[in-house]
Amino acid sequence: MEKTYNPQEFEKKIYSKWLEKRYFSPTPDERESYTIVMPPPNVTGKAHVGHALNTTIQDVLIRTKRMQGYNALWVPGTDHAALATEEMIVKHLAKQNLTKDEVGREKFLQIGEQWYKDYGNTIIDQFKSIGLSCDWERLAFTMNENLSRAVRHVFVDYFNRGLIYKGKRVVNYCPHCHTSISDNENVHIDQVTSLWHIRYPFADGSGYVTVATTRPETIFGDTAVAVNPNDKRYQDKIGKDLILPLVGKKIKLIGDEYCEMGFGTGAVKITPAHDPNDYEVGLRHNLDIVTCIDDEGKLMEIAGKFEGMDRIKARPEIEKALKEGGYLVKVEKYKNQVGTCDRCGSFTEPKISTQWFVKMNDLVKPAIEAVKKGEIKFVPKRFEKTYLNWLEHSQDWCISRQIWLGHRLPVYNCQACEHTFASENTPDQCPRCHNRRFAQETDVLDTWFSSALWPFSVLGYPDKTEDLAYYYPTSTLVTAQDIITFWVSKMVFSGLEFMKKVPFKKVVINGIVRDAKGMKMSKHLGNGIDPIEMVEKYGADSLRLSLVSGMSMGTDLKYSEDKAKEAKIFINKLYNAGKFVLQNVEGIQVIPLSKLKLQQRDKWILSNLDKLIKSVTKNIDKYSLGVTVSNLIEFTTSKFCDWYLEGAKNDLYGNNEEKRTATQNVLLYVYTNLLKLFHPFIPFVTEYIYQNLPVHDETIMFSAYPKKVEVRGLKNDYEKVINLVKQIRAVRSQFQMPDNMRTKLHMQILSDEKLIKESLNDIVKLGFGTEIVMEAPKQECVKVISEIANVYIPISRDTEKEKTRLNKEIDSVKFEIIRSEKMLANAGFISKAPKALVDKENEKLEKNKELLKKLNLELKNL
RNA sequence: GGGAGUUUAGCUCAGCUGGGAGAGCAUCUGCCUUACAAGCAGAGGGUCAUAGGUUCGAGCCCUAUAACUCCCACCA
Repeated sequence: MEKTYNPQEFEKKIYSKWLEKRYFSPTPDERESYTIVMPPPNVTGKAHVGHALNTTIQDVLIRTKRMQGYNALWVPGTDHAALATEEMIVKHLAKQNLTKDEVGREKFLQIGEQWYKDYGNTIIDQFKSIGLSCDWERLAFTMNENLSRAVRHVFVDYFNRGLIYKGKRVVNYCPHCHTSISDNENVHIDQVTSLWHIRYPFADGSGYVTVATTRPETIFGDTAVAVNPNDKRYQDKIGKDLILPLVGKKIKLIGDEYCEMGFGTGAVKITPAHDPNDYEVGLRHNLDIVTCIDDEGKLMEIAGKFEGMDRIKARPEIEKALKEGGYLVKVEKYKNQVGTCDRCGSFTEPKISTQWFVKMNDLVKPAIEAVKKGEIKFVPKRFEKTYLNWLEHSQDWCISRQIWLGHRLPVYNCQACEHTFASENTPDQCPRCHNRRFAQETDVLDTWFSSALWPFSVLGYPDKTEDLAYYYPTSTLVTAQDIITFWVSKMVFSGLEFMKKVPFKKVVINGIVRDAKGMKMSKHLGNGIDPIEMVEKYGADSLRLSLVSGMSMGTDLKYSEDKAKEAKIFINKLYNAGKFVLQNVEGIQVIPLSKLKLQQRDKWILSNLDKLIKSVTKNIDKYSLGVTVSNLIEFTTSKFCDWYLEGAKNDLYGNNEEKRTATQNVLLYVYTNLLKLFHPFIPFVTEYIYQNLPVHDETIMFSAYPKKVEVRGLKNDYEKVINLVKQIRAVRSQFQMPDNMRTKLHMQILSDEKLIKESLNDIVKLGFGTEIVMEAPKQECVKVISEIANVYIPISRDTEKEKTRLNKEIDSVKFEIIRSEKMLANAGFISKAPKALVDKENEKLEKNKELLKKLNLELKNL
């Protein structure tokens, strides 16, 4: 082993070795399977800390299960993210003064394919540098031929069952990206805008109705004004004609419950083509649908002199015109939310258009049931609500996008008989009239349509592969909460629909990684931390450990570079402990623990290791990785390094052969198990050290995960020795004795004689002593009173200081006594609390009373 | 508008089906002790957001309040 911990020296080498040995690539066998499919990142993206956290969690789970003997498969993959990529390519083309249309669809798709090839490996390489043990041989990509076939297969199935239909709807449309987008991609942001109050005069000259609107530019598409039928102000006027300002045509005043009496003026203009609610109102009242904003977001011919202006920029002009015409009553400041495109940030436009939809009603029901019945469990449980709430209120899913990249709808229109049909493979004739001329739909599918199939498409669906039979359903899905609704839910109903089984049994939700101040990391703010930079500076293990420690599922975590630094400091300690172990087990004769003569110190560390193994196993099963890590770290530093290792030096350097052999074996045993428990979290350094151990398998990755310590009669008694030493140290410190000033320790044993006698060397070494003398001292001393012994430390006396110390101790003991007495005096406690607890309390009281006596006596003798 | 989360030491957070308030970092003191000065030993520091309630007993369970955060949503 190298003298200092230098992760850069070995991480890459170890990873290559793992790959070369194909450790990550299992094949179906007789063992039980444990499967995870990785939430696919955008293929052209770069890894951010969120990815690092999400994948590290998965890697911890996979590595643990692999060591526990499962056939553990983790399938990685990427998503084609059509909208984002298309946007990037369009920008790229623009630099060469080219537009999409100039390039043409076919050429554009070729560019896209090349783009995916050129930029598609960055994130994979980054993931590798984090040490992820996913099976790269099974790497999937949503645009791969087999996954695309799965998409077409599913589409055709839905289509033929009538679950996919074409319809008119008001959808969110991005005038910048030129496509409809789903509700999820339509991000509402707060804005301060104006509320325009506009008069619509009655055609018969009998006054006017004032409407309030945030969108005066849609006035050209108005085909009615609505009031609430119960509104006394307007009741008698419903049905009359109004003159539409700036346009001059007649529109009706209608009554509809949609209009709330309390809001604004109680009257609302109805623009069916540009507002989903208005569209519904329009349907109810058979209103005309007048489109006044085009796909570019520009006003159309009907807007007269405003034609060609951007809808938002036209507002002041329209306001001016309204004012001039005497229509404008007032303009108020107003706060509301407005939809923006998730990708480009432009304001989206509700737009009436023809789109393709999936009927959700029947699909959703089993997906709701699966969670309600507990076939799928969320961790933390509360996210079930998010899931259920969304599914229970879900509307039909708009799956068509008006872009070029992505899976083109496998729908064809026969040019002879106008029959519309879907086909998994390019058809050669119309199934109805056998004509050979038809046109394929030009729209492509929503990216989520392919991701919905992820858990089974990556395993070979629609073919009936061995992988699919063995590894599906997957075990655990680890993802973030923001995609529960549009990804998790869709995978569930797709899985149930096409595989007849839930796609995963557990959905584990990791939190969002924020910056040190708690702000979301974003490119825009420039507060992001590049995980790869952390890998380069501190090593992958440090990055991983820093992300997982203190983590609690579903809770956001604040992250800063300091955490990676801290993690490295800890790993350095583990590394150094490893060096110590190796130096001291050279030439070891390995003997099973049960055949060794164990000392109290050994029994103590082994019993603590046993506890650790149990708590780690339990907590990983509960996905409480943060707790697991703190347990592991706590054991390593404050149990193993601070006490066991320091005490063990006595026997390792001593000349008692039997004791040395036992200590060496325990040391190696505990440390080896510790490495194994740590391996899923910090795979590289553990593998590196493991390979240097005198006894080891080919790789730690497949070494047996610790189950328990196989020794009978393990005891914790050594804890009493530790407490005694702690007291000695505290007293020395209070009397300002520097650690390099060692003294004789005079001892008077009170109990546990065997334990103490066995531990004398440890007490001397750890208690800064030179030797222990079993007799009362003749010189001045300070007395340490512990449960098992009195220890006299030769320190020149300082009565005042000693008084202070004793009084402080007495105070705290008194406090405890009062507490116990109070509890025991409480009839309710005696009768209702568990008996063990009452007994324990009694015992404590007795012990403390005894101690108080001693302390008081001591004080008196000062 | 609906739903959810958070609130514990100066900072970041743990805290088990309710049974004596914890860790790391930071601060202060002492130590280069042969794995580690990226270290070791010791110390200080908390009305567990507020107010009620249940209980023999509440950081934990219930109710209300406040502050912050997130998700969902078609009030012009």
